[in-house]
Amino acid sequence: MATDGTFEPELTSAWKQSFRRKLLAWYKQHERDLPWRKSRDPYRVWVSEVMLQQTQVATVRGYFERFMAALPTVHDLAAAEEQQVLRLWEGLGYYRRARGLHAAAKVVSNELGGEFPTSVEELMKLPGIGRYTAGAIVSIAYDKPAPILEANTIRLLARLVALRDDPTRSAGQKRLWQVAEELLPRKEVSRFNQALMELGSLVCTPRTPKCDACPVESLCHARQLGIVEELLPTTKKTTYTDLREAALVVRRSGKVLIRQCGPEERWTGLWDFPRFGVESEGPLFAARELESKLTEVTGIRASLGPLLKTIKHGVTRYRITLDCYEAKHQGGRLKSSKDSPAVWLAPSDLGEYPLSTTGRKIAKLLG
DNA sequence: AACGCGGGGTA
DNA sequence: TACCCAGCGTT
Repeated sequence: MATDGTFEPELTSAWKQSFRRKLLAWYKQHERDLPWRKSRDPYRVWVSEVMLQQTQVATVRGYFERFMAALPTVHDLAAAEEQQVLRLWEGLGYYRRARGLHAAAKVVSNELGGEFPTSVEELMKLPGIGRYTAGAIVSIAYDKPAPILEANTIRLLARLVALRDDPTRSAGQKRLWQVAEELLPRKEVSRFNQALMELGSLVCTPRTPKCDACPVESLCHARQLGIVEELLPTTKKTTYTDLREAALVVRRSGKVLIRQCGPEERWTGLWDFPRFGVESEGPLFAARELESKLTEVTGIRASLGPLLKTIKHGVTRYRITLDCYEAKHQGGRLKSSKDSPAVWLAPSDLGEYPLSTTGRKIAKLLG
């Protein structure tokens, strides 16, 4: 019986054994050559898992290789400037991950002598490591029998046991963690967990899963019941909020002004051109408003010039229309502090700073 | 037990 | 645009 009382067949020992055998045999033939699979160094596993949080494999690949080349050990990461870490993360999104990774590296390097915790419980005390990432690290790096549950395995396991509950809600999640635990082999846990994700990713896909090519088709309860397509999780539609903002390219003798985003704003820790919400209607009023806000935030007085470009940018539930203006420096003394740094920079030096997505787009416009 | 995160890529 | 992604931290 499932937790909600609906019928859900028990997983017999023979069924589980058969599943493990078939899955591992399939993985032997279909394992992708991914850069984080070159070794089981826990540092590499950890970095890759954090990068892969809510981020697709294809996106992470290049970032991972560049990151490992620049910071090959946890000590290198711990000793690095946050600016460098963010620069390596630029474009990957969810930048809190990069700051958490950096903070956790300092703990491991300085307080744990470079030795990663080997238990799920201890790993979860580090910032940015939740139940999935902790389970992934101990199973993949140490072959310890810890279950994992993420996008691929949620889908795979939900179909495998024909889960009645919504797999995104807590009752369904609880059941799936239990299944993930129950299926674990005693040996080869590292390969087993990676094989689960690989199968979910390559065969048990969200739409039109390739059941004909699935090594465990004969064991799949959803397949037997003919309800594979019906088990798709219900997607809740997001309601977007439109925002209007403006960014200023303030020029002073060949240099431009950028500032670092603070903890209360989007792209915390990254740098950006001075950027403000626009409340006024009409370009004339907006000009006065922006000049005034620029002085308020940076201490710099400037006169608004022509519109450089309008950038449409979506981020989480916001849809931003960003007007980018040229602005000519008039005077004032730059306010720059530890809390709120700002610098004048030659456009050619913008590559050395981690910029927000829109900041990078503007930087490219400047040539 | 949900839900926001001030992401980003893709069909 | 909608949908998806090797989730986490917070309320």
